[in-house]
Amino acid sequence: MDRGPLLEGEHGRRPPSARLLDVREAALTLFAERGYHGTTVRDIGAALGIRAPSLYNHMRSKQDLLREIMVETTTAVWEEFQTAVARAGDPEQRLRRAMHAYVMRHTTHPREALIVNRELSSLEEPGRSEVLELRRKHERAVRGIITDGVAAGRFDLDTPALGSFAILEMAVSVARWFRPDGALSAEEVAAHYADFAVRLVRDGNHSAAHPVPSAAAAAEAAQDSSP
Amino acid sequence: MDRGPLLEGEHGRRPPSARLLDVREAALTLFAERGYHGTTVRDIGAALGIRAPSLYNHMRSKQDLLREIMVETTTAVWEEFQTAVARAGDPEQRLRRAMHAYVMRHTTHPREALIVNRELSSLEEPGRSEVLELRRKHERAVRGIITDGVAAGRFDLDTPALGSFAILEMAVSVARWFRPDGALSAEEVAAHYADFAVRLVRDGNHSAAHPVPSAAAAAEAAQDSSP
DNA sequence: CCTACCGATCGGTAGG
DNA sequence: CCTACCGATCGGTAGG
Repeated sequence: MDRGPLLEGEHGRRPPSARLLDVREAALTLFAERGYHGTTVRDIGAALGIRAPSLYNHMRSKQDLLREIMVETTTAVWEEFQTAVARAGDPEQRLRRAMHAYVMRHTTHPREALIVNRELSSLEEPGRSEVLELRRKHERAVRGIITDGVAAGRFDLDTPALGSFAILEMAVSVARWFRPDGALSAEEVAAHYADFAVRLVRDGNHSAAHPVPSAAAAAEAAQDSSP
Repeated sequence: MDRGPLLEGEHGRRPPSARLLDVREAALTLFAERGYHGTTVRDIGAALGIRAPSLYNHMRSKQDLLREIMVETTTAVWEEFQTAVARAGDPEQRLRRAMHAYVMRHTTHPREALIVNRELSSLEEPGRSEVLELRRKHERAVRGIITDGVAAGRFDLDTPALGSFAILEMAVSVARWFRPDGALSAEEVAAHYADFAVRLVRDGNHSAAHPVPSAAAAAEAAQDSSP
């Protein structure tokens, strides 16, 4: 399974030419901003100061660019998850590390993340199934951590599936607003979200042990979700 | 501000013809599935069994359909929020009701929600600014609930902005998977997510008060978010 | 890397 | 509601 360090190019296959990396970079920005169908091959060329037909000296098709972005990103997410939880201990630590890694990916690769989450319908087979299968693996693995935690009595959650969906989607949202020059660093944001994930799955019935002005009011409010 | 019940058509303006409602319905499904730029006017016609030019007897343009969907949906979200928190009491109850309403919207109108969240870049001005302003109002209002709760000592959160982003995005994700014939009803899902929101903002430092096999391990794990 | 160009398809209009 | 059709633009190829 271990393919070793990816020394030649960041994508683990034959090293792409420097110019292809430029093309991917431009496509990444445009697909994220305008969507795949909202971006034309001429737009990508214009971003690089060249004509559209010249792009075909470096790439095979517009669809190929999308497939590479989506498959490589989803593969990286899955590998980063496995690395993150590899030597982790109890469910809380595993969940915290998994969330930290996932949020870090979204702060460091926001364009890729937005594309993966928006352009699934634009991706043709068999790439689409490949991406879906990797996403499913990731979601199931996160759900497994939650299920383990519940079984061990460390987490308290009626619906592990809902919890894993909510946790993963929280992280995805980071790609929408995170800026490297913002108030919080990527590490800080990742740490906060890892905390959010743990809060979400841990015991929710602790208001009695927590000093609130009126425990009765809190208990009443807890019944009030169906007005 | 109260415009009264919307007796004539569900959109609060001049009642759209029955056929225009059909066109909107078809566009809603297609825009949600394939994206705005991935849907052609011919596709919308085909879904209704008619030719593309016939659509223009009912609508003004494809862009008009998108604008109506996005503006009306975002307006409804804002109005539902205001109704939900109108007579609510403490911050926890307000947050719970706000989240419940927001999740209900996403279970009952998943296509609209997906479009609002994916097609902002496809929407032309001035509709785009209108939608953004309504979203901003909603986010600020939810953040205000969290800030109030923190100020009142009922919530414990270093970063109310991150909390409101995470909470809102959690709800949005429901539109991706919810099915009316699934295991959980819309009300049940909304109640669970309202609980997730409250868990996320309440005191996170309660592990010592919770029976875990090893409190030391949990404390160590809590430090472990930056490996 | 370019110009020239391809067939296909786009949103939309004319005129019944 | 239709057919016929518009100019514009699409992704991509030919051939330097």
